[in-house]
Amino acid sequence: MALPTRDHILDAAAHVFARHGFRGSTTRLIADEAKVNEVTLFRLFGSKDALLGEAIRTRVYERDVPVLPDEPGDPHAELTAWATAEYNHLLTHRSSIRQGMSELGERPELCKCMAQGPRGGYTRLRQYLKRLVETGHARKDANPMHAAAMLLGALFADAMGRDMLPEVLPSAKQAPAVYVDLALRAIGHEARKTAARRRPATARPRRTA
Amino acid sequence: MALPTRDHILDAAAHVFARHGFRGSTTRLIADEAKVNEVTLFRLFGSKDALLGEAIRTRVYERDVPVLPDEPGDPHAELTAWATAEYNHLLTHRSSIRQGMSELGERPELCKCMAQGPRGGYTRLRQYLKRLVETGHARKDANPMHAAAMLLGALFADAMGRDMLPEVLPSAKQAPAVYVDLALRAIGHEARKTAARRRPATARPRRTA
DNA sequence: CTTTCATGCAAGTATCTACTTGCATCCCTC
DNA sequence: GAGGGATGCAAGTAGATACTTGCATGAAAG
Repeated sequence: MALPTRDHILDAAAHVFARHGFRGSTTRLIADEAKVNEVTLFRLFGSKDALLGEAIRTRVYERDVPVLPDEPGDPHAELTAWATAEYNHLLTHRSSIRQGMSELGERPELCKCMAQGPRGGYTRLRQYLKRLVETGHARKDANPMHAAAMLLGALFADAMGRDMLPEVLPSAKQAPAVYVDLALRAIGHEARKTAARRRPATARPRRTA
Repeated sequence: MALPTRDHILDAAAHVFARHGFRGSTTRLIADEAKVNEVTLFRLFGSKDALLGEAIRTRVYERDVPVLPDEPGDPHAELTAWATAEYNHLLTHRSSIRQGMSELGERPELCKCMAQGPRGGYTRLRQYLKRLVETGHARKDANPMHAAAMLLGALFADAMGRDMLPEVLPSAKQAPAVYVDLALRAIGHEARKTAARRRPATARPRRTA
């Protein structure tokens, strides 16, 4: 009602996509969700493909990415803050991400767009862990690439699987801290006794281009 | 040609489902893939839903599940063997699993069926890690539930993400051993120097009911 | 007041999809 | 060789879906 135009329709399209996927997102469903006439979709966006493409791009994949310091200060707090931000994004968009992953074979162009987010997150994480190793805060023979893959993988799998298997996972609030703690132990960073009690540093988001 | 009947068609249906999902698996596509007439599908299975349901159940979710010993002997070898079997299953069926996950909202009955596999794997893994802690092979304060979630999550995310982000992951051959090693370190199990050189124990599969 | 522009609405088209029906054919068994 | 059961094939039905067209309406700008 408030915005009977593009933005309003894009929100509705993204919402319908998250629930029904590409094929299941009929123009009728999207129009109903946006409370506009079906014809309006075609007048504004031209085709269903164009509409959903723009919706997914702008509502899911163009996001604020959490950053990690170039030089580790308080690894436990910094990593937990970063992981929490990544995890919340994954949780928020888990439906859209699941739908997007299932379209890998049929829409490779969206796939490339999708891969950007995790790849960037992985790169920042690996870089940070590498510095941890280099500065003697972790075992010399620890492999930052492997540890980064495991931590990010755990966050990802947790967010994707929570709808199906909530009882086998840590509580959603704990999860990022739990996995960060395990990952730091895995690379030989000594656990800080009181780290869990500290207020975690907030990860300052930065807008992607 | 060899088997122009049920099994043959079920294989084709599962294959088409893995690529196109439920909605995208048209009866025409399945019939073409199986090289039978479309009408035959309906005569043998009644409906598209029944056909795909049986195909997914019998080709993906009823599988041999790898087991772990009740009492840990060589944790590194036993866990690596188990993780390798789980991982290979995830890799083999990654397309079907991705499709299935995207249908969570629309087909909850398949969702319940899907959750059985991971839940069982998680239970066995947690039990094994719990014994590791109890028998003093890991830190007393290590949390087997959290470690199990992280290890299984890393295996899952790796198998699902490899198509999109191969360059940020360990090689497929290394992956299970890498994550097992990190998980064991995370719970304070001292790394065995020569563990990687040993031939891993084969996990004996057991047929599910 | 009039022009303009976005939108709603009713209707229609072409294609696809699940599913059915009737009939011919083939192979196996008796 | 006759009968039966499974299959192929051609055709058709009913509904959904993406997308179009023509016209009415309503609000804002000149």
